[in-house]
Amino acid sequence: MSSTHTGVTTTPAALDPCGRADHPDCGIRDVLDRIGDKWSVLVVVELAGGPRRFRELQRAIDGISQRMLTLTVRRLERDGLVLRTVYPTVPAQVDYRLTETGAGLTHLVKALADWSLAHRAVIAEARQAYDRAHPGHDIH
Amino acid sequence: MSSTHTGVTTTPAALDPCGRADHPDCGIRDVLDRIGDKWSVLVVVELAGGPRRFRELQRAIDGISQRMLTLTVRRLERDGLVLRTVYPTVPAQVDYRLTETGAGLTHLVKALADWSLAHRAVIAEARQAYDRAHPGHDIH
DNA sequence: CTGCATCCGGGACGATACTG
DNA sequence: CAGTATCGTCCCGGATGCAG
Repeated sequence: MSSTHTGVTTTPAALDPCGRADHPDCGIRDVLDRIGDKWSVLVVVELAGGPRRFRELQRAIDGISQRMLTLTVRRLERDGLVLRTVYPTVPAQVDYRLTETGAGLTHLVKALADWSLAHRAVIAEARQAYDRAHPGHDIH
Repeated sequence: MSSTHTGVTTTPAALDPCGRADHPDCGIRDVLDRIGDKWSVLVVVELAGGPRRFRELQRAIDGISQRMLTLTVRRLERDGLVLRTVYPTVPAQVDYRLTETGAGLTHLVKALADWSLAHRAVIAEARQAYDRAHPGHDIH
């Protein structure tokens, strides 16, 4: 419990994304821990186009392993963002689709993608400029 | 940016949030690789409240180590999202503030936070339900 | 105060093999 | 097709110490 929050830095109410200066986290960490991993967002993006089967997902998402797809899709299901349906056919057939909650995420992802595309060039430029100005200064 | 921001899922053939079915990534990975780490977003959130000094940031962001704050802020600077200003005082004084580009991120973060708060309860419930239905089935 | 260097552990992730 | 199990690697991130 972080009850001792010594001296809150004065924050203009208009700028604080969460509206509470004493709690800068404001739940962002929650979302990030949930979909901030390597694959979740890509799965959501793919499912935004409609239901997909396991193999379809794997083929659509370049580079993902079976293991990670399983884990990712399982976690999304657990969080109620994805609905998993098993058809008792032979061989087994499973499809995944976004739930209501998961579909809501699509808009955010869309916004993220838009922002990314809009600033990709500027950021790349900034990067090159930085690297030019800081030679041998490796950040990671 | 004339794109339908609602009812995306109903689209039969062309479907993904980026408007190109052959490229499901659409740059989302870019954003995530950049701010999807453990601390970047929190730094952005804090800086959304105005310029901060190094120590202020560290105090504001609960749990971050000096090392990670340095790395995070450095990467943000490199990407042109944060501006770093050094004042030649003694001892050294540095402040960080969002650039135009970085400030734009604030809105996205806000949306993320809103979504998180709005669905936190539902997700937690879904989780418990899942765990109840799948005892011993550890996802992680 | 503001940082960088170093060591180190744990978890995320990939590759592979096997099952139903 | 749709997973599960196991193993190994990599790197993120924490702790600590030192420097300008």
